[in-house]
Amino acid sequence: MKNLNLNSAKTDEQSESRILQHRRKKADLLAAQNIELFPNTFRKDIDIAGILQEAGRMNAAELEAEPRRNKVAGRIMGLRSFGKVTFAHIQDQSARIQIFVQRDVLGQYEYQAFKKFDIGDIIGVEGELFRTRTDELTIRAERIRLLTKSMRPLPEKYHGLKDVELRYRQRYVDLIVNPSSRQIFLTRTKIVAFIREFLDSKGFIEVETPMMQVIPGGATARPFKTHHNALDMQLFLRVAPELYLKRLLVGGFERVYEINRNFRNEGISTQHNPEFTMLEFYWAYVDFHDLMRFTEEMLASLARKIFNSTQITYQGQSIDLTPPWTKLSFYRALEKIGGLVPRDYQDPERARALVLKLGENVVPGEKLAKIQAKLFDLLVEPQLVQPHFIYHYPTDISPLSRRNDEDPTITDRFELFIAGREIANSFSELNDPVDQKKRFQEQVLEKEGGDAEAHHMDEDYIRALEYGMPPAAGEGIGIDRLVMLFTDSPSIREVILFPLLRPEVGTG
RNA sequence: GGGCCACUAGCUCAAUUGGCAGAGCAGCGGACUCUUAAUCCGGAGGUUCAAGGUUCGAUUCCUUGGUGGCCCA
Repeated sequence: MKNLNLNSAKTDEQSESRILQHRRKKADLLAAQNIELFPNTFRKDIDIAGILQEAGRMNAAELEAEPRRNKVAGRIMGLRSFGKVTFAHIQDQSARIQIFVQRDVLGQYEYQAFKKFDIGDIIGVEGELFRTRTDELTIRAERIRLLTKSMRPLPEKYHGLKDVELRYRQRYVDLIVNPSSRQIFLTRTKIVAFIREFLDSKGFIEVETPMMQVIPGGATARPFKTHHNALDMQLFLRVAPELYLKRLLVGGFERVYEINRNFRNEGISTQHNPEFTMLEFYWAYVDFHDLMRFTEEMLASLARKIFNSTQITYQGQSIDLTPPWTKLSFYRALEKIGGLVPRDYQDPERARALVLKLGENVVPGEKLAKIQAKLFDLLVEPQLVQPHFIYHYPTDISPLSRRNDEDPTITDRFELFIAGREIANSFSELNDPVDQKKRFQEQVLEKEGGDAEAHHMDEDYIRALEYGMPPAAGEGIGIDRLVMLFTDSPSIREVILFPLLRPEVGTG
């Protein structure tokens, strides 16, 4: 295994690194001088960003004329000692500021204690602002208090923590030392908050539906299995909330959404984490055309909120999110972007041969629509860098979508692609219980034929539809992929705080 | 599941053709009252991912395994 920092796992004191031993000794020494190592009685009166906002433009003379006394708290990120005087930077959630610590101001005893503090310790500082000779806004520390003793050294101050595995396993360290990582998760929070505000403002209500389901439905995917002891019952972690949200349409809620985790028992890649966050929303009395416009508005507004622009850059590619976006039917996209002629995808043998030629497998007995979807994934999807709505997917791969009124072999469904990736999946909802039952039965046949991803039969869902679900359209948007797009992140693990990893060897 | 790559001090990285395992930062001792990757002096720190093999000798070559990354399916 990699040389992870496993010393904490060893109870044997002698196996502890010298650095850790020394930190403990130092902590004991401070404690012996009646300095609390972990007090919780200090109260700050401002964030560091607040100080910068209030005094960031004041010059030395102004600060002197109008003294500003602050109490702040933060982690020591750097120390520069000159004997009787020390510069340090402390960092809180909002920002970083320099402090200037003088023995003559703090007093001999306090200063000696301060000199035992380490990079990584969390301290409280009280003092007035001034400008150093290099004009840096700085707190002249009059009182300093240890708030938390750090027992482990932080990574190198200049290069930070680069090892990808360590950054994911010890995200807490990554967040301390890598501002770019911190920024990604702050942006993620902003994005999710914006989406909630947006949907709330459009009259949607947020709901929570089961994560543990008896019948996993709503998406073609393999579920995780789990077990409830008291009920002695097999349960599945949900692969999608869809069928429950549509039950709520039956129940009379006309605009509902849920932002929450889905779980799919599939491979891990730069695009896939076994648990991921999905927005799903359902809207009665609109159709998939309405949702195209709605999606344009939502994501363009989001871009303006985050970037003040609808032009974004992802991995060196310029992407223009200014509506309206290109719209192409599924088959037209196979032709226009995939470079196929109708015969290539209409003739099953020809389509199958093409897929094989492109290096992808074909399962025996696979339906033509599935093969067409593979052709799409291989030939079209990677080229959809600018936002594209691809609509009218084959009915055979859209078991929950409403059939098109003119052509029952296709559905009123679209997917949104940006940067060569699927960002959203949306359709006018199938609310005919007879048709829905038929589609489930076809899925069950496929499942029996060995397709582990096919849907289960959900009798209660059929029953719900029999009560009557209003005509509606619904949509799912992968939040992680959206965050990747808006934070220019190449891997989904960069936008998930704690991505799934195998356990470390040597730790519980 | 397959291919390629990586794993060396707490962190970031070196180590010639197989020939004494090193540096910077952090940490430790000392000097230093405006630095900001502070500076200067001194010393300390290693299961080179693990196990096995080849060899007089392995961080280096081989095998197996582990973890991670990228690509493919």
